[in-house]
Amino acid sequence: MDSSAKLTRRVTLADVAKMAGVSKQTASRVVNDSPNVTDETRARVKQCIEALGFRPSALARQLNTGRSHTLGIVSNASVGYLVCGEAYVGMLQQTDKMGYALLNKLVTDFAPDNVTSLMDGLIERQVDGVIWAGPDIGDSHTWMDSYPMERLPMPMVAINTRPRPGIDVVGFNNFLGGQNATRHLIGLGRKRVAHLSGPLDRWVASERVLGWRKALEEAGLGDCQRLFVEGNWETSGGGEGLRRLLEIDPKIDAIFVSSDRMALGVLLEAQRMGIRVPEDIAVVSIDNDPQSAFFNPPLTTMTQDTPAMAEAALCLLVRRICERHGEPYPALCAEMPNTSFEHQLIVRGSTVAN
Amino acid sequence: MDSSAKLTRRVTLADVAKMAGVSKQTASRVVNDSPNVTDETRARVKQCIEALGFRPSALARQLNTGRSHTLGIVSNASVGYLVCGEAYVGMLQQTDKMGYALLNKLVTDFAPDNVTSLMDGLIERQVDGVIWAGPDIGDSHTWMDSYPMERLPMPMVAINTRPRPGIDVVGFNNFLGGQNATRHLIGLGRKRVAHLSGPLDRWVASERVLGWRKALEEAGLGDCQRLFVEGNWETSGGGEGLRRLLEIDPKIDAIFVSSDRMALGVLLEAQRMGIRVPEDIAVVSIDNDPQSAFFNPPLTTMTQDTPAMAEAALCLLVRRICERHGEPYPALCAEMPNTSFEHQLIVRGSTVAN
DNA sequence: CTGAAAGCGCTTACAG
DNA sequence: CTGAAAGCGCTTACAG
Repeated sequence: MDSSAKLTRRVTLADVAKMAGVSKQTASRVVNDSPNVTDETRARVKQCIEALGFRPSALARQLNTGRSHTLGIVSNASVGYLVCGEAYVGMLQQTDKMGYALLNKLVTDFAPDNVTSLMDGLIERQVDGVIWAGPDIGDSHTWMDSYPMERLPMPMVAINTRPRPGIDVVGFNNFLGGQNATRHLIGLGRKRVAHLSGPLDRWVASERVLGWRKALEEAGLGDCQRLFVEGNWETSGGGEGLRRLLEIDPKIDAIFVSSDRMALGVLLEAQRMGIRVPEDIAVVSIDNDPQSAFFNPPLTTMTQDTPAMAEAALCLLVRRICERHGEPYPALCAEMPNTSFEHQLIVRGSTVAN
Repeated sequence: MDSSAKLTRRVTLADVAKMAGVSKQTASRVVNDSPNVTDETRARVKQCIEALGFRPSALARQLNTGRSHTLGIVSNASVGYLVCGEAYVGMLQQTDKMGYALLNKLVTDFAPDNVTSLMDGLIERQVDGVIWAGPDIGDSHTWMDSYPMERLPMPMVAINTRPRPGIDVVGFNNFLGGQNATRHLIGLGRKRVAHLSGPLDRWVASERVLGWRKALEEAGLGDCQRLFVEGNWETSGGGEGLRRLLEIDPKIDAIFVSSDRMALGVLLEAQRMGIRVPEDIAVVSIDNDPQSAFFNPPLTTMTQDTPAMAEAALCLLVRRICERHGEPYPALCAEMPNTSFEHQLIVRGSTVAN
């Protein structure tokens, strides 16, 4: 073996310049497609770039320009959450189109010290902006109240969190989602409309509960509020949830379930107990998982266009970044995006027999 | 508004040094915890760091050291695939522990030009290593044969791909997975063991087919090979798959299905057709999705420890990186990881009535 | 249209 | 134990 075993030295702009017989300047101009270079010179330099296999160092450029063209995204570990779905994929694609890369960080512990060191990591790497997609659980977001946001050297957009002054938030209107799901049941003539919720310390879950209550009140069914059980998002919680709801009132005729997975548990338990869906009990849920159309019966559910929401968050973030740097908005972000998204009802066999 | 509207200038090491009355050198030593600094000096510098809110620029450091402590991960957009699950989360956590950040890139188009520009993007950002988690579909990996790997300035580890000389691969033994799933059915005394596969251009799917065939031959059931239908991974393909298999032979008594989602389709269609599972037809599948334990009947399936696999890939990559740079392995990667993982059978009601 | 200089924020040798 | 110099690979003014 010869000395090629040693790390090959990186090809630099200086190498290109030397080979082409021009200054680094001019070489740089060609790399960056700036004008003021003879066609002839440009061609020659381009050849050298090709021949040497030159690839500009993003690091060096970043150090000069102060822009890393990298975005940080902070999410949590719960599988099935944003980062694990099409929303994340959509965001990646969009990010790529706009010339940014995406740096992923996990947040599990929301203690201020921990969050601070997490943010420090992003600051050190000089990301141009941050998307905060940690779930709003209990006091998981109180750090935002004490964190010195004004000292944050880059803009931040939060996803699906309780609104907070001074922070950009993009997300779904879960209150309305819960309200509309419940209205659907009421519109079918159901009179005892129960709710199997997600964990109540989740902001998303608690908003849906409020929406359910609101819809009940609108319809003069306020006494249904006792028909409530807190679930765990999971299939395993569905069967138990159904049984507990029936203990509260055996004559329940409809349930709004806060996740498709729990709804699957409800459907299976109902089958076991000989309860007919939707004749005896109508079931509507939220998520529209791919499998849900194939449940028995197919599940009526509220779908959320998470990719659109993710794209909106990204767009807003890039706009904030441009504002900080006094740059014009890129074409893809020309318009201020929608920041509040609505769920769409998909009616299937679990509420309307066919 | 005063001039604070302007971007606050970054606090630099020079600021710290000046305030502490030392050289940048010494300040740097304190930041990097290197010895050869008086306790007194160290304390003073640390105070200044705190007071100024100094955070070292990872960029500048990277430019000097040639190490970005960033890893690239290339994956595809298919939801449900590696990047969308606990494997990715596990990898993120592990990555973080070892002091690396993870840069995520999407690959959709496997044309050589496209792959090259994708790799260029990673090279420009000077990632220390790459995990290639694009799916092995058709000729999606032939670029590896023509790409000048020796010129790649960083090591690469591929996940779940067909073995290729000169490339590190970590993944599951899908041949064995298919074989063991089928052996389970045969061990239950089934004689007409069919297979509903994934798309055949997927390496993973085709390996499972081979495993199924092998198990049939072992048991002298070679004539079952005609009991085969190609599926699409999805729930929608399950029902159709079952019907087509029954057209081939109405007396099928067992099916090895290549995904839990398709298996759900099979179960529902069987129910509709009045076929009892497992009495008439036993069903085993691969994936162990969280919902599958709650299907009716609960699904017998092969689980794969993707987090362990992902961690192994990461560990191997970091070792390769250290080798390139002549560094010792970090403690977390002291041992050469396993590179071939096996599925584990989880027996439930769809093969064994309880 | 082209180039020499200074600088981005840090680190790596090398002196003291 | 501490520091002055040179350099990582590029870019941004400023001259010509």
